[in-house]
Amino acid sequence: MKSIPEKYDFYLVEKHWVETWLKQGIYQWNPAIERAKTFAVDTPPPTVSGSLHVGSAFGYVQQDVIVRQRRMKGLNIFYPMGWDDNGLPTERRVQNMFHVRCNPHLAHQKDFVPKNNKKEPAEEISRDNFIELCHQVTKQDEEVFRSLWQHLGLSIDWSLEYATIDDHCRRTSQLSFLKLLQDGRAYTSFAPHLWDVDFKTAVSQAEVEDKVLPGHFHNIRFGIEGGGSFVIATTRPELLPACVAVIAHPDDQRYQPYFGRNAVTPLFKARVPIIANEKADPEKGTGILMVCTFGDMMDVEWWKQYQLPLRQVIGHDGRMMEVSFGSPGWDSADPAAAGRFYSEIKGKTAKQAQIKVVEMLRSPDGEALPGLGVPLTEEPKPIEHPVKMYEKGERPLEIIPTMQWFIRIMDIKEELLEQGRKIKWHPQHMRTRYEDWVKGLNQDWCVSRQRYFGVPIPVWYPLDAEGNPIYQKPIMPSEDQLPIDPQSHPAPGYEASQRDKPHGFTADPDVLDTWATSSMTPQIASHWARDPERHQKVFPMDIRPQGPEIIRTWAFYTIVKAYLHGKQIPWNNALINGWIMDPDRKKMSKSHGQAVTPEHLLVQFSSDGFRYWSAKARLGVDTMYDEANFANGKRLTVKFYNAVKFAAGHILTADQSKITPRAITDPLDLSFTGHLKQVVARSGRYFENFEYADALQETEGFFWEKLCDNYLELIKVRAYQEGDSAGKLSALATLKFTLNVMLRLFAPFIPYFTEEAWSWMFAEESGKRRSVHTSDWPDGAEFQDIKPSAEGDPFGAAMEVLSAVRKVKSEAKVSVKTPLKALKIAGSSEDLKVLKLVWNDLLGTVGAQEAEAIEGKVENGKFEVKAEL
RNA sequence: GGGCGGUUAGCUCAGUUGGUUAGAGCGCUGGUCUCACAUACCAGAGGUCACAGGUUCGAAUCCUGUACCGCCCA
Repeated sequence: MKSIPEKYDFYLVEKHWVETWLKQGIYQWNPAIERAKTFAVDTPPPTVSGSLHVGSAFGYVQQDVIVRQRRMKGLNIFYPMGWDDNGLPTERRVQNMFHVRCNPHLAHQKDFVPKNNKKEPAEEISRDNFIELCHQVTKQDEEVFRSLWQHLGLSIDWSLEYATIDDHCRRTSQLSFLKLLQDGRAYTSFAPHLWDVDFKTAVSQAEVEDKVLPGHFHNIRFGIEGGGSFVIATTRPELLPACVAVIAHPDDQRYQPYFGRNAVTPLFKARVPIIANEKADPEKGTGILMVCTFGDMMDVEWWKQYQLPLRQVIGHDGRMMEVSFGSPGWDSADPAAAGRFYSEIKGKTAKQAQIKVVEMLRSPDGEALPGLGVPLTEEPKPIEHPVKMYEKGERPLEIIPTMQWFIRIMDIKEELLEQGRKIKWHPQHMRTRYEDWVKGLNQDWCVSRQRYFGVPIPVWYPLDAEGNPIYQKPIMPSEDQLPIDPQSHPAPGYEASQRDKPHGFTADPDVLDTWATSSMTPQIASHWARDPERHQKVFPMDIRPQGPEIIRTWAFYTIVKAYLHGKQIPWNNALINGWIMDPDRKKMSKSHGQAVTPEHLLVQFSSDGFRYWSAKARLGVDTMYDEANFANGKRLTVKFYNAVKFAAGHILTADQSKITPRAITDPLDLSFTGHLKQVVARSGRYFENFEYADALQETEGFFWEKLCDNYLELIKVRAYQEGDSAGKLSALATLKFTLNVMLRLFAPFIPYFTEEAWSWMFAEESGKRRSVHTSDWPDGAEFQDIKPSAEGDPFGAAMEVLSAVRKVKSEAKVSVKTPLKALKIAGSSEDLKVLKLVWNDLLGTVGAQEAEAIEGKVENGKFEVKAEL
């Protein structure tokens, strides 16, 4: 038996066990064990883009608590950790850190070191050098995360670690893409699509956020061919050159006379049809609106429906493109004037162009038809309106026709809903979020991104005689070539020299959406792409813990992939954690800039303390960030330490063979262990439903109130006896048994303290399985050698009397140890009979030489206590 | 505008299928150095369960509506 230190130093203890657990490998998954006895976790791979905040650590602790309990239940735990380092966050971080920009046309430099001179413009570097820097940064970030996770005590099997950019993940992701391509699920389309002009990439529906921004309604007078005019209201006058039609509601009497005729736009004098369509809202603006290519998704719909011409004016960089009025598709009644006006805005950003267009509309020179006058009929009206933004972007999204890869999902919405119903969501109402998202889907999944750091789209295109790619005939690599970068390998059947030459080939320059890879996390971890047998051992996984904000992305896409690749669900349970709210009741997140990093909390309140706070929060329930609450966990471990110290002083000096569960014979002890048995039963039930917070509350309540404040006090009389009386042995046996159970009940929550205390008291006699974390989760069967309490609830009765006596002493303002001169306890004969079973313990504890039991009726509770001091 | 969740003590939260006097922790007040623990212990004060109706012998709990907060979507 180890000696127990005078003070509990959590810093040293936590440091010791982090190292020891890693050395002992107690968290290793055993691939030889069957699926039924395995518990697999689809761990969220954090984005390693710099600092992390309390919210992520909070969520990981909750998973770990569940995992640790399942491990103690004897399950073979599959608990991997991945790093999501694909995509934009990493690219941005590299750009800022090294002050560089990627220019894919530059050649790779060997042994490149960035100048990092912030006074000069950002240094342009090749794609390969840029990617190298990304790898460098993610490696460093992973280190920081790994050490924090370890300090938090996450019981991860680090041999299962992956990074979404590593070879295995790229291979898995590319294989998934190729299979979907072979199945006809993946397709290319040259079509108007949401585009971020700063990042110059397509984005998917899931990455779009509606943001309410200030804008203006501009009322602009259009002419009508053959005479007349009307006024449209628009928030985007800079799209006037892209106007291809005007539309009003068919019942709108104001415009009924004009349907079928042509309107003429101001400034550019384009003749556009006046169309009646029910989706135009007569209430909004002036009731008639202009259709542009493209202002919003409605424009796209009408553009397709009426087969309108394409007049693209906003380029990939968000600036007004070079266009030529009068050329085919660019109708104008006065091409020269149109060109003159357009030259004023060419090359400007949309915002700058808007200012200029409004200025031009203030002059009668711009009138659509002679005599109409100034086109801007009144001062622009300020409004607030929702604008589509890329979640990571700063400028509104544009809709620009580009060539993109899509995964067809619009045809399987029903099936996806059905899959969602097969999964158990915790809390249950989170399924509604998934269903609402699926029902609201209006586009296929755009999976191509015009970025550099990511999983390359693994295809090439043949080039025709003019050197134009034939997108309909993508060339695929063979499976054994994966992972592959088509930009550094020639297409199968071609020589490297034929790259980008007529009749040769060209590589797809894009990478996959980061979700296209992270939607495969269960298959990545299971080795779906290379080891079917192993895959079967862990898939579908048992739990997917994650945040609510990524139900529409990560959860959704993972369900999509699992369905498309095998008509399976990816996991049986989705565990959705709540938010951390800051003191202003706003959710805490990095993008809001008020996130707190967790490191200092671990130092100040201990890892166990942080875990305690995290585990107090139920799934799906938001939690206030309140440092006062971290202290509670720390207090729990200190209290526990003291209880163990007291118990150990008595237990470790005793003959262990005399304090087995069979030695528990005293009525108080039997009754008390009965209470403990209930805690074990309840806690186990809570855990079955992932209600770890309730299990903690149950265990903690018992520990503090019943064990420490009452039971320990009640047995002191017997525990301090000399010799080996049956009563003393029974008390010590109970103490030992109880602590053993309590340490295991608490082990998932406060793994450090419990492991340390276990090492003092139980590791040695536990033999091979020395760690509390590989010990058995407490079970009712352990109580089989302990007789149930003979009659009633003596322990509960003792607590009631004890409390009454304490009240008397407290009101008299005397010490609790003050002896009583007399004690009278009234109660029913039955209750008194129960109390008599623990009479001696009770009298000893309250400090009474003797007491009188009086049969009689009692108003409140079971007993009426009169104590004289 | 639609959906989901919430509103219980000064603060943070529990409250099982409707059932005695609605609970805990923190904070507050008063007390106790009691041989594990003053990072503790004992006692106490503190709530019209957001509001308005309804169902019921009985409602924090079920139903309807309203207000406010948060999140998601349009």
